[in-house]
Amino acid sequence: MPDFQLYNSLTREIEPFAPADGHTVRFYACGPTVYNPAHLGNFRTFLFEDLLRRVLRMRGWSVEQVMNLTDVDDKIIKRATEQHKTIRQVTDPVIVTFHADREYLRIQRAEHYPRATDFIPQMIDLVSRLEAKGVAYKAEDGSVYFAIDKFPGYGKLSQLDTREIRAGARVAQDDYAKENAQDFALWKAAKPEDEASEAVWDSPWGRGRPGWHLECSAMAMSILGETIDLHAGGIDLVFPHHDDEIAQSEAATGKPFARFWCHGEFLLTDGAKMAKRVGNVSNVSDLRANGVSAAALRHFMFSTHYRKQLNLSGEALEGSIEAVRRVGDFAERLERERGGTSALAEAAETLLVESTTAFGDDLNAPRAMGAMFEFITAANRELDKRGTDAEALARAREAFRQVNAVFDVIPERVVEDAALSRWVESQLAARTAARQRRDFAEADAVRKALEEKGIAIEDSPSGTRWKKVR
RNA sequence: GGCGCCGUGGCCAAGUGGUAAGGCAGGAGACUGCAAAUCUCCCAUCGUCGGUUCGAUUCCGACCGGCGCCUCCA
Repeated sequence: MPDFQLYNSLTREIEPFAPADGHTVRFYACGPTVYNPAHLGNFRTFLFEDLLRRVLRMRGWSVEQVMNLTDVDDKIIKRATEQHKTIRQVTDPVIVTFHADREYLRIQRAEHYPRATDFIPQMIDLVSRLEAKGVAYKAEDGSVYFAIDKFPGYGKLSQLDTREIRAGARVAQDDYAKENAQDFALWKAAKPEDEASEAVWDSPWGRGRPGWHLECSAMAMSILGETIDLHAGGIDLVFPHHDDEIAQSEAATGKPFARFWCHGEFLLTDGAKMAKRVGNVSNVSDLRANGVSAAALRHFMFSTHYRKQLNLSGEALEGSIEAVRRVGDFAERLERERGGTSALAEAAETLLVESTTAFGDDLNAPRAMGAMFEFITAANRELDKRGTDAEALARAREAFRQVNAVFDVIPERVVEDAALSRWVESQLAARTAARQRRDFAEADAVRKALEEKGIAIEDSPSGTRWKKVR
């Protein structure tokens, strides 16, 4: 196996990666805050993590992945308060939607989807440990904060130590209770609206709720262990979220929290970060309504390296729709064929080498995608020669299967209902008869009628094939 | 103000110190009754200006343009 390298945000270098124990990658991915359906920007990150997961497995490692569901935070409480609901009543349906969208996009299921509210005891325990070590303190406002100046190296991930905070710039307003403006909340004292929406728990520091960063440390460590192999998320989480996770985890255990940190870049729309507050979000349901298949979206997302910003545009999406159509047609052809040539086997070997190398080079999906399309062209060319080498064909199928096991970009076949299928077959029989008596006007009329129903047909020496195109 | 990223053909995009993968779109041809699919061929000198070098898209500098983080955020 060639090297497998990943960019590590912690060192800002590309480094060889392997799980610490040699075979299971302990992988934590920051998941969604479930107060609203996740938008495509969120899903770009989840898709990047899906790609990473699949590549790790392709390398022969097993993966134990945790993706948290943040089901208690300011926005959730705000929504619950507005709707006179409990936070659970707000988050439950959103979680259902999240999984539906996730499955639609063919994002593999992680091993664990812990909800923050199910790990309150573990979080309280973590805060207690920090308090015992003298790095957490209870302030006058009743909340517990992490004292960043008690943790040497605070901000090492974002290189906070090398930068200055702009004087008078956007520093939170409610800081007066804290010893240091950048100290962050571990445990927030309860407010009336927290009680009303059932977002409070008893703790040694009084009733309250966990701070945002706390859940990830607590859940990652209790499920995966105190030092995990890989921690991933969107680039905006580097600071403060991930820096704070590092601080609270490492201050408690004295051990490195994560060996590798990987961050995916943003999805932009109209040249700006896709975000709810910018008002340029679109989600999976918008996509489905516009006829963009999961395969096409995956192709689109994987057409750019994960550490590069990607602009969502109709034109680019159109390109992906067409590209993926080609992949789908090829996949069907590969199943249909009976034999190949020695050059086909060589192309398969090239595909395997090229794609493995590309994936191993910091997840260079665009390059692997290029290799796949080069293979498709070469294979189509060889298949046109009507070879009889069954072994070569088997190798081509296997190589293609392996690469697609990572990309998963074959468009779903539109479900054909039996009645439609019978109707199409009868039309095609009539058309074939017309063609045989060289009544092409009739044959073309049939084709036109089928097209109006969204059925495209292709004549070939072995008969006429058809498919639903819309 | 601090930190960081990016700028390759109409659109998307990989890449290397020695004259630019791939996809979409477009053009020409083969195949086809016609289409479609498929195949073949064609289509860029890499933001600008300097510098280093035998040679730079690739290294350095400046500039221009775009984006992000520094506050909740994938």
